[in-house]
Amino acid sequence: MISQSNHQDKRKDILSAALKLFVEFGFHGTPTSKIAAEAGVANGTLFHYYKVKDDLVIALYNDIKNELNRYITSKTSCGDSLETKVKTMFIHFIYWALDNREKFYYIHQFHLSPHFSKISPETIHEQSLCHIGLITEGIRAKLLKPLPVEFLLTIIGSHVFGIYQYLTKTQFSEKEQKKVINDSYEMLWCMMKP
Amino acid sequence: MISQSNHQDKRKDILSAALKLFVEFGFHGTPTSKIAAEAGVANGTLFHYYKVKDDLVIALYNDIKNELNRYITSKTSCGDSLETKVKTMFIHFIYWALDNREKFYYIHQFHLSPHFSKISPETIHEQSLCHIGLITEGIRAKLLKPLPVEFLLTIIGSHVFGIYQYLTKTQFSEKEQKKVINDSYEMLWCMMKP
DNA sequence: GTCTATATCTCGATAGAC
DNA sequence: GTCTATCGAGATATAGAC
Repeated sequence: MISQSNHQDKRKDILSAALKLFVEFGFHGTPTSKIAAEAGVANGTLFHYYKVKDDLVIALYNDIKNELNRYITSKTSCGDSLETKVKTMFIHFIYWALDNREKFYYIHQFHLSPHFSKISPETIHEQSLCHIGLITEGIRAKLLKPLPVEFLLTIIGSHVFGIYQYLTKTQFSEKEQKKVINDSYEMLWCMMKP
Repeated sequence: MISQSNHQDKRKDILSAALKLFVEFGFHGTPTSKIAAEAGVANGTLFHYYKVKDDLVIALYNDIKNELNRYITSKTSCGDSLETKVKTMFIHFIYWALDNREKFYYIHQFHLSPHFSKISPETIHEQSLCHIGLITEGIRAKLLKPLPVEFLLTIIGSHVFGIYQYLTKTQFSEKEQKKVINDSYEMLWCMMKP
């Protein structure tokens, strides 16, 4: 248990060091030596946990994706109406992105890199399950336009990223930020409703 | 004139080789030696045109951006109504993206990389001028929601990228593709109108 | 599991002939 | 302007002591 805990810590240290540096300098711009240094471990240790650099890049992605999904899922209560669920999910998605900028940025950085092709379609599908369920339900309840789930999923995803981009480009007061998020939600809703 | 033409050709060869390889293997994954080989020039020649690799990365971005803007601008005629202009611009934006997948992909790959920070805000603004004008006009004419131009610009941009992603993820017949684009336009419109 | 030391390799960039 | 040849830096990954 204790040795396992130590084990876990180094792993996590390497992951967060990698996240910080990848976001700032890109995959290429960050040598494993710098990651190890930032994590406070030796170079060789990094390769003990991740046989090759790409393994680290991919593990970091899966790690973040899972964290995001766990967070989003934890925020919707079964008792809520479908509309409430959708709104809750959307709002929390945005707030998660704002509270975890590096992680959210990394997800997209990863998507736009050759590494993404190494994630199997099954894994991608699995990682979208929590969204897919809600959208499917929404269509059935005639709350959303009767369009392919994949299509709505993609559109919502890019909408969220757009809002993230806008909100992080400029410094906003909390009140302004809230207004932007509300406006965005209204817009999303107008776009999606039948 | 003739020597200038040769000059231009090598430049272009290097740029298109770089585009092809950057999109497939990433900035880091493509050594200058491979770019030179793909372009059919010697390694040293590449460095004659671009002193350092980053110069090439940036030049390629600006080149593509300008081409896209020239294309978009060329498609709107002064006589058209504002609504027609907006629709024309949107549709052609999508079609340009589909006809120039590598270029469109590269734009976003570049945006999500540390290189983007090397583009000055003035240049960025300049490169958005053709869109900004239309959006400003649209707001004034009460065709679009009275929100910050920057905000609408960002949202539209990510909407377009979302559609691009969806359309390139799967193979569609021409008819299906047209339907997706039309649906997307309707959705954009619902989202933006006051 | 973790460290130090280092092998091996590749890449970006330069020098200099043509 | 274009090429060939090459240098030097810095990268990933490994070996082996602890």
